[in-house]
Amino acid sequence: MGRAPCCDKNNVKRGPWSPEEDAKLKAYIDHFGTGGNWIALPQKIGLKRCGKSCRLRWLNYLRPNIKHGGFSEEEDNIICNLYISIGSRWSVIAAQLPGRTDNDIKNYWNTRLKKKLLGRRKQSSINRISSTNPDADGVEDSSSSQALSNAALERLQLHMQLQSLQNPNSFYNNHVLWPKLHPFQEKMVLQSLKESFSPLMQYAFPSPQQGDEQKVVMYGQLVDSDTRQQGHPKFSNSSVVGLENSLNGITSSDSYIPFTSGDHAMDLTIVSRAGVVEPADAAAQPVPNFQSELENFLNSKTSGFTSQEDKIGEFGCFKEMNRYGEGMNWWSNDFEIKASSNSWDSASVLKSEGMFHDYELGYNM
DNA sequence: AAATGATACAACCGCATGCCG
DNA sequence: TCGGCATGCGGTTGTATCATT
Repeated sequence: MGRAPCCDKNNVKRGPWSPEEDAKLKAYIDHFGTGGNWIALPQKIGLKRCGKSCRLRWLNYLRPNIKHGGFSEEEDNIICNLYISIGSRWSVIAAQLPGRTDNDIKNYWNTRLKKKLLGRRKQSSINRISSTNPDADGVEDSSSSQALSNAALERLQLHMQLQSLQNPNSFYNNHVLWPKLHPFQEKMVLQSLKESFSPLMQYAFPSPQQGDEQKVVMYGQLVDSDTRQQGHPKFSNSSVVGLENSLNGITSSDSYIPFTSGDHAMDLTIVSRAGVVEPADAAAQPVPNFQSELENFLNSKTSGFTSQEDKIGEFGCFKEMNRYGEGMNWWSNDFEIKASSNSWDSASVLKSEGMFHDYELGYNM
């Protein structure tokens, strides 16, 4: 038993609206308003249209102060920023862009903005492959594809974790606010938030083979113990030295590492780690189809995150963020122990520079 | 000039949600 | 509290227009 139709489809006109229909609808609403009942409205004014169709036409086209086309660079930035932050919640995004409708933004994203970004990503991937393999014909091989996903998952997870740590009431900590997720997305997000050492990370890095030198890569945040509530760590070279010294006693089960920097007590909270594989587990393989699932997810969800270079290159619009005070610096990959600048928060909830510092720690066991 | 493909955008569909009796 | 209904929302489809061959 299906859902009852909202109107008699045989007796309503469908397809593009004529100027006469537009005029009728606009004149009525200008005069009387919608009356709070879209279903009854078309009958009142003699339109052979479904109430939903009238509502959509009014909201997306006839309503005053509607802007069509001609998205500015600043609007592009806002859309990109919000999309990556909250996903395809077009109505929320539209609320930030006066005069724009959710439908308009959705169409703009799907037809132009996404392609613009994806196009750059594809091209940069091709360039990278070509530069490393002169024989490559532009088709990504499995290793480069995996590398792409690895970086993507890493940044996605770190972004989520950082957001949740920055703001306990953030979107990522409030499941009620979550958009409808692809089961795979949901699985990934839930695991990321539930587990301090997300098992997903084991898929995000190449599995060491038996006999390989074991390397632990951990991702963490440094927080000043004394001001944990406010979280205003100050870092200097001595901080990093202190951290390095603290690493000498680290074990694979540590979840956070206390160390001192001058007269400051600091904690390194490990938010994830990867690459720890006991010899007996060396043959363990990622779950079947994980790679393709991730690829699909990333391709549909965002334009994908590749290397730092790509990030900057592909998201050209993001480079402009700084002009609007929306810094977007991603985690650097090219260090063993290195402090990077703060993350970005698309909602501009937290902009305090240096509030959190992320560390990637790589060391041999 | 015609055929074909690509693109942009308006409109539709159906599920989720909130309101109200 | 529950069920019915209207509305909101996001994904998808249809179609007009433009570009390319």
